[in-house]
Amino acid sequence: MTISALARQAGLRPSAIRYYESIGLLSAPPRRNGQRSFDAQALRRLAVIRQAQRAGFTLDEARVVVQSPDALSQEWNAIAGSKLHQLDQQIAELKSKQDLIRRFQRDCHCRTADQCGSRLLTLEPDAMLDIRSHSSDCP
Amino acid sequence: MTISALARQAGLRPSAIRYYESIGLLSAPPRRNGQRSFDAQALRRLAVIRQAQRAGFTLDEARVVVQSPDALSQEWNAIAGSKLHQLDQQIAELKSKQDLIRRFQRDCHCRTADQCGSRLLTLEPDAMLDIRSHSSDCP
DNA sequence: TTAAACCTTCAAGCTGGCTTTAACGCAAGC
DNA sequence: GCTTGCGTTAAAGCCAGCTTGAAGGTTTAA
Repeated sequence: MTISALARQAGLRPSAIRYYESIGLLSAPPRRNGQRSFDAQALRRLAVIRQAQRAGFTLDEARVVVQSPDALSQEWNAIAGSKLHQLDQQIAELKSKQDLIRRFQRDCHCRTADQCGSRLLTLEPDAMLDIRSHSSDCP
Repeated sequence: MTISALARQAGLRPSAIRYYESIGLLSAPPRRNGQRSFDAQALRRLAVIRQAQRAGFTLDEARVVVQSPDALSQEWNAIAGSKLHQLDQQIAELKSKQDLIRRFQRDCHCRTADQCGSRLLTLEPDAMLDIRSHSSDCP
């Protein structure tokens, strides 16, 4: 299988596959006339890599996943657990951004950004995260 | 106020402030002996920029926010609404990643990544997103 | 007088996951 | 023999939001 055939089946571009090889995510395949010749196992590895990406793993983490001999291994469980935790944190961050916007929409009545900035500066650094103390001051 | 004094009060580095100026987020202040001389308004703008960043706006979007004459303006409301929506989408993405990991932990019993890849490949492209049809096949 | 401590500019570097470009080779078909 | 269409490499480019570095200027203090 040539690199473009593999890429087509995997839904990638050849350059992506060369990149995976360059970072050691895919082992270097044998060559025929200087060209890479892939087997079906490469396609399976790409499927696992794609699934890992969909689950939020970086390619660095995916390297551990594809090299992990056992989906039930402690190593895999550990990396999955920490990824779940990391995703939790990211979700919490995004939600707090939403909260901030909603509180602004609801409570801030500043007529200029400058006025808003001036209110923000009267707050403690920590309190700056809490727009409520700001908005109660707003005209 | 020199650039480092402003930076200290804003909790930034001087280089960040120069960068903001370079992208037109902060207007160029007057110079004294060739050095930037900031007033209190610059600090207020930085406070607004920081708040916008905390709310998930890019610096490009923050430019609109700080230049918006009115926190109640239609423009601000529109950008806030679309940002809320965008954050919703990002949260949904992260949750689906978590779901994928949890279903893997619960249901996948493959002994090698290769075996896992082979299962994944038996699925339709769309179905690859649904690990349940995969895991039911797992040994 | 000279060193410390600021300031300036422009350019390049960083992260991750690739893509694009340039310059080239090799094989098949006409 | 020439074009077409694949493959190869290394290096640079992309996104955002800065930081870092090089090379220099000015002011102040010992």
